[in-house]
Amino acid sequence: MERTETNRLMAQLLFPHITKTPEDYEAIYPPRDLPKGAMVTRIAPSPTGFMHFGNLYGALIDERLAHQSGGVFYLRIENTDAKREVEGAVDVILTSLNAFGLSFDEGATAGEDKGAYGPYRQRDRAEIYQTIAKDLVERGLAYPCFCTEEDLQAIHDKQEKAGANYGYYGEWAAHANITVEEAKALIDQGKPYVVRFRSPGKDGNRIKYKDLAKGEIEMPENCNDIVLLKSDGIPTYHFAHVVDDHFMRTTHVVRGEEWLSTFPYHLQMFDAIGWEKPAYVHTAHMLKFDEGSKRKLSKRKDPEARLTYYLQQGYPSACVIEYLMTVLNSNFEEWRRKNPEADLDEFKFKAEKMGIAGAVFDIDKLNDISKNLICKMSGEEVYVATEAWAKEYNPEFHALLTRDPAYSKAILSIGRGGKKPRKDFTVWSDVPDYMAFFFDETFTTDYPFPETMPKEDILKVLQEYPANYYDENDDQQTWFNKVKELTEAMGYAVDMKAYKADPTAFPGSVADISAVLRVAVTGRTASPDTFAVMNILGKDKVLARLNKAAEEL
RNA sequence: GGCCCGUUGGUCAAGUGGUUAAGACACGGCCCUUUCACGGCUGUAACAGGAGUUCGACUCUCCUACGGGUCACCA
Repeated sequence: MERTETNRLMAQLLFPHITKTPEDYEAIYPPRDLPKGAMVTRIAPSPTGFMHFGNLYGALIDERLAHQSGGVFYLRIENTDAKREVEGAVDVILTSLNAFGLSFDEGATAGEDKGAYGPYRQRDRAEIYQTIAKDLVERGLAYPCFCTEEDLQAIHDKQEKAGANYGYYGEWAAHANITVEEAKALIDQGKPYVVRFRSPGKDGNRIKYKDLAKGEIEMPENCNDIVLLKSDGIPTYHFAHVVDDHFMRTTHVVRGEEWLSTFPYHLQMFDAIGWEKPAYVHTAHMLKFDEGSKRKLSKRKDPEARLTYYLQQGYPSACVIEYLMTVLNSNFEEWRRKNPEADLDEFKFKAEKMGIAGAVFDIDKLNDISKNLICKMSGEEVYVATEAWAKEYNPEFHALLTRDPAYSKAILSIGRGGKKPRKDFTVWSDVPDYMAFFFDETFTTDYPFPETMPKEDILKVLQEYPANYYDENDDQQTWFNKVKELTEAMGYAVDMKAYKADPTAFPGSVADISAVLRVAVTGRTASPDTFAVMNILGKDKVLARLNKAAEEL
């Protein structure tokens, strides 16, 4: 195909308002001046106001690739479909990714776009696409198509009957040979039209491409004259992708494997236009178990598909990233075990190492990572993170938590810092329950005392202990020694081994006596170390609670 | 239905022709222990099925089954 006079007339007819040429844009968006090996990546979400877990998954790959190579990671908004656009969606994208520690070097922001390769919203780039489309028409590589929805449906039906492949190609391409005069007549009648690509593909040809994640893939060459510009002059995804990633000088396109089937379009367009192709990374989907089989994580059915879910639950953002890294690069876990404190930047992420099959989302694993991450934090850090979470998602608890910060911090410091840190919570939303008995407002008095103990013994402990043993100044050892003294005085077993060897020899053991104290003070059978709890509650509260328990017995 | 991608224990996975087929999570047992949590030790458990290539196949080829994706003027 070449720039015949007819083609030129057609281009002029279709795009009378376009004055720039592709070369102009080549000059406006020159190749980036980056060190060798630097990757330019992007995420290009639709502004639907919803951020899927998969968005973060892809974004993390992009971000790692760009930032560990000294490249650029940018945000482009794919708003070519006006129907799906939601107000404020860009802000949602930015804040949710920020919450997980990902930030962009350039692209769309809540305000003005930032960067020299913009605009970064596709609707604002209409002229660029049209310039390229015009050039393609001039070169005979594109043409207008006036088919209506009904026309296309009719073609589809005929193809179905004839057993032919669906699509707009070859003999089925009704307007492939439309003349300038015909086109002009239809335009004058006010008929809407799209601009289609004239595919150079041949039936039966096969193409090969090496995808960075999937490896070698082979498929039939595209023969479809796909739509470049919709009737409103805005490009389809396919055309926008090719034009944008060329002019924005993207080096690596990371996207979900749902794009594999239209991949031949893209490759063909790059070749036909004469542009260098980026490298591609087609990622497998996150799956979910549903009634015995695996399926894609669904935003309608699965709460964990939403990015906001993790924020609401109160997962530390770093743990979600850690989890994703373990899914993305299987050698990450091993590396992490060897370098528990190292910054993520020190891990060498490789697109080639990514799993090719879809991974089932494993919430147990996420939880484990989260627990292990939280248990390394100090009481102070836990307090800060919990406070931030509660402020947003649990105002009632937030009020309690911040009423006396020193008190709350002391509670959250129990059992931390040692070699065997407690792992009481996996998410910040576990904290309110964990702390509940420290506040009178949320202290509950079901008192699950040991069932094997007679009431009078329980009462005796509740009265004897504060009267004759309790001293708020005791250290841990003295404290426990006194519990043992009381145990002995009541004829219960102090030596657990002896008790276990012959439980019938005693009415009970030191475990029972301890349990009574714990239940009275905390209202539950499971709690952190009772000594620590008493220390934090303070003498007055401890005495009051022992007293209250005795009264309610 | 056409086309494409995939299939190692319950889950995530290492593994690239010769391995006792790692490890992590989950689950079970034992130990530690004043509860809980932690920790230590330990156990159950896998190459979807069938042909072929080969001295030898989890690894290569083909077929089947199953799962996923896609067939728009949506992305």
